[in-house]
Amino acid sequence: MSLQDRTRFEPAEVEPRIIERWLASGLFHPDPSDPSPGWSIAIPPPNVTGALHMGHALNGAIQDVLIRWHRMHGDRTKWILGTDHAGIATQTQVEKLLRSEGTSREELGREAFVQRTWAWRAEYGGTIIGQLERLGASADYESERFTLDEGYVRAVLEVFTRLYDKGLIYRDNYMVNWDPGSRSAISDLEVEEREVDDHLYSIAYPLTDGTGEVVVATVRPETMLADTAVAVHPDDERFTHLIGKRVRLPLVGRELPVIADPYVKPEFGTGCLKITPGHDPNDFEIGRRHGLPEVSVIGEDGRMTEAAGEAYAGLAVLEARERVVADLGDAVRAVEPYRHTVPISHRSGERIEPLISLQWFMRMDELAKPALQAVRDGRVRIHPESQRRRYEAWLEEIRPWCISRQLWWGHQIPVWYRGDEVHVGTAAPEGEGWTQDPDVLDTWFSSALWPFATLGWPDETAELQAFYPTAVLSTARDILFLWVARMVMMGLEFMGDVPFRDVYVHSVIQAPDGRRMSKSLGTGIDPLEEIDRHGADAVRFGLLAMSSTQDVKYSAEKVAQGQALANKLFNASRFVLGKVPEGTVAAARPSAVEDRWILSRLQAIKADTAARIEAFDFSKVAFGLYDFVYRDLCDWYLELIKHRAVDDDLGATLLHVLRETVALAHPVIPFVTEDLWAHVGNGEGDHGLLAGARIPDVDEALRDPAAEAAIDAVIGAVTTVRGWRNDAQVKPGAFLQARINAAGYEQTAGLVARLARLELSANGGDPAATVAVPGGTVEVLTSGDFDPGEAEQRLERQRDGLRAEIARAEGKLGNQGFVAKAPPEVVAAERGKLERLRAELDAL
RNA sequence: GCGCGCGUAGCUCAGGUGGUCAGAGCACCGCCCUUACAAGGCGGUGGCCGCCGGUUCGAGUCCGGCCGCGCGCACCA
Repeated sequence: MSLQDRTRFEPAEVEPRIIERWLASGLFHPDPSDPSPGWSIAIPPPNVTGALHMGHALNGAIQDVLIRWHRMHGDRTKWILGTDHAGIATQTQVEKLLRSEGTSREELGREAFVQRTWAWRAEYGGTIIGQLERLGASADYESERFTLDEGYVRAVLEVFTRLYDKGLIYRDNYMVNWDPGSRSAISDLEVEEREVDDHLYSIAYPLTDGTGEVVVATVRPETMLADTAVAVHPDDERFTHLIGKRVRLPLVGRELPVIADPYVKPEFGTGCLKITPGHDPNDFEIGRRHGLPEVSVIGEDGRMTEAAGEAYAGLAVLEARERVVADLGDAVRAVEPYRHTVPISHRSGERIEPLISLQWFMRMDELAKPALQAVRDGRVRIHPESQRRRYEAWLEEIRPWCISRQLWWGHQIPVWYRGDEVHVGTAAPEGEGWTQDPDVLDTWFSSALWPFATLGWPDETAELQAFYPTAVLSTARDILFLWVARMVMMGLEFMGDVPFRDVYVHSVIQAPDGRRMSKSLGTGIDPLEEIDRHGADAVRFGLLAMSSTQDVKYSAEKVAQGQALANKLFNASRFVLGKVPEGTVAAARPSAVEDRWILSRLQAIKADTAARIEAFDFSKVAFGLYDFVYRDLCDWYLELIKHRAVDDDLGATLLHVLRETVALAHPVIPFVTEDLWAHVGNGEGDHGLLAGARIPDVDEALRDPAAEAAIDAVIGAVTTVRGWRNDAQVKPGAFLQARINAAGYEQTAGLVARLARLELSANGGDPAATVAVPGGTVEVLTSGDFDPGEAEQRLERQRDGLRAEIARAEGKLGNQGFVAKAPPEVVAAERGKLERLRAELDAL
């Protein structure tokens, strides 16, 4: 269908064709063997299990704007694409599937389970990539990576081995966050504190010497079975006499020492703290300080172990709690309601069970220092500022990272055991009888290598040379520590350079009512449905327009504005192409003041857009384009030239302005602009595609302040006269005789007349009405075509406004303090303003 | 508990270094199917700039204190 037959832009019809052309062009896939410098972004790899959500869509739009902008400025761009194996999430998903089939991972065995998971990934794992295509993301689909692909695994094993050799990775029995849901240890960053209503129990432990008892307070009575001491504050005079005595642990019978430790808060609870090194992180620390035994009574399945004693073994923790409280009888001295926070697994949603267990850890202090320095000295810039402070604060107090996970899906830890022998290496050791450590690495361990492992490291590839470091990392703030900080550490350690120059932390998109967007709350909005409804351009524009340094609510309005913009630009193009003769060559050849004006405005929007992209101010990028297209281009320029005969100069200029506008808007709304490029692009760009064409630089020679002033006056005058006509109830179509009695319209009187529907006259008679316009007045000469009463009322309102402003200015200048203390130029400006206002009032 | 941010028209938000800063978009109201677009055009209504004090000739704009909302960090049993 020809352009002139399409009265509106139909995204659903156009988008699939355009995606096809882009992908076929190879534009998104720079030659991997070319080592010349490039400009790259590594996508935060979405989970293979995932479907595109609003966060992905926003981040996709942001990254694509950056990538397209740079591609259209001649950079060799690569948007590194791939997915994350997402250990826990994927394993959980596949286990669920197995359960529905009546089997389990245990039944299948490790090898078969992992195979099954690969098969699952092959079937379902690619959906999100296809969804990114629909968004218009110009990523390198031809070299998609996966954190478990062959090359990536090599990188992970290499890093583990080197860090082990450096002494940064070690194995230890230590307290970890045990997630009973995924049956694995998880890191501190995967734990969320949630407030719950609980009970605080006071329990009496009798002194062994029969002189009394010690009452301790706890929210977890069942852990008393693993108590190995009671602690009081060393300076708490109520209890100093108890220090060194012993108590008998009820139900168990074990004797416990009463120790002194400053951790105990005398004012809290009873002032006496039961110490359970096996099941509480603080007690664990205290226990290690005092050399206390570590007793475990809760197992990895979340049930009481044999060590809890016959009466409790096998019970779930909550059952055990009830039983213990019942069995304690009178020893429970008080039960009060108590609200506090408990640790919840971010992965499974279950309550964390702190347990002592043998895990692999990574020392972070040595790697953290350079990562902190890189941000402090600006080699990595984090935007916005508030996020930089968060990053620094976290790195300053970094703790060891538990990197082993008791899962099957992931990078199995490259450590083998045979008796007391240990082998650490990228390959299994020679000889018989070795068994590999069953655990896998935390998913974030592999993600931390993303910016260089995806480019071929540890080999020295041309891609590494060309695209490392990447330019920008755009991401959500919840993975600033989990991922971003660790990439900086690993990049510095293994590449000797930061992994990216800028980190942009984007908004979180909330539901329209301000709640979190989530499936379980039913508050989620599916970006793909929005694309179906409004088009990818609209969704991209809307998300960019919403984005901010703060969290934002999803705004259907802004998506609608994006859709309107695409349609507006489409129709403006139809109009221009309908006027410009076949064969016209686009060029800036202004022949009238409005031509010089639009060319000058075009330079301004190009410069503004560049500055806003540099500053990651995507909202202003989007709205700046919107305003330019609507106001400058359509409302004014096209209206101003509508009745001009299209000579060669005007045709060339029109086409030039349209082409540059279409190109400039492409990074934000790539589909409609690519569609239009087929008609205005004149075959320019790789494969004739706008995605492969250039956005022309700002042409300073076309900046024209005089033309801008002249047309600003036209806009002011036309708007005012239209307002007057509206109030005076002039027939919309009527042309009124009038004369312009104002300076600055020498070249533009005709334009004002046409757009305000005036018939300029040299008639010297008295005006029937006067309208104040910039630089003077317009005097309407014909009476009878309007309501003089309404007209006079409007005039009076204008006079009132002027009088009020004059009064304000006079008041200010009459204020001795102002005249004496304000800077002279401010006072002078105020005087000038007053004179101007008085002149305007006189004219009316 | 500590830290950070926010509270400006009905809604979503702009408003470096204090002096046309009271704005935009959408919504709303009125008028127009003017041959690019009615998913359009033109015009208009609308705001103790959260509250209370302070600094200043002058404060959405700086300072202090409240109130409300959000986020981050945190080992109080």
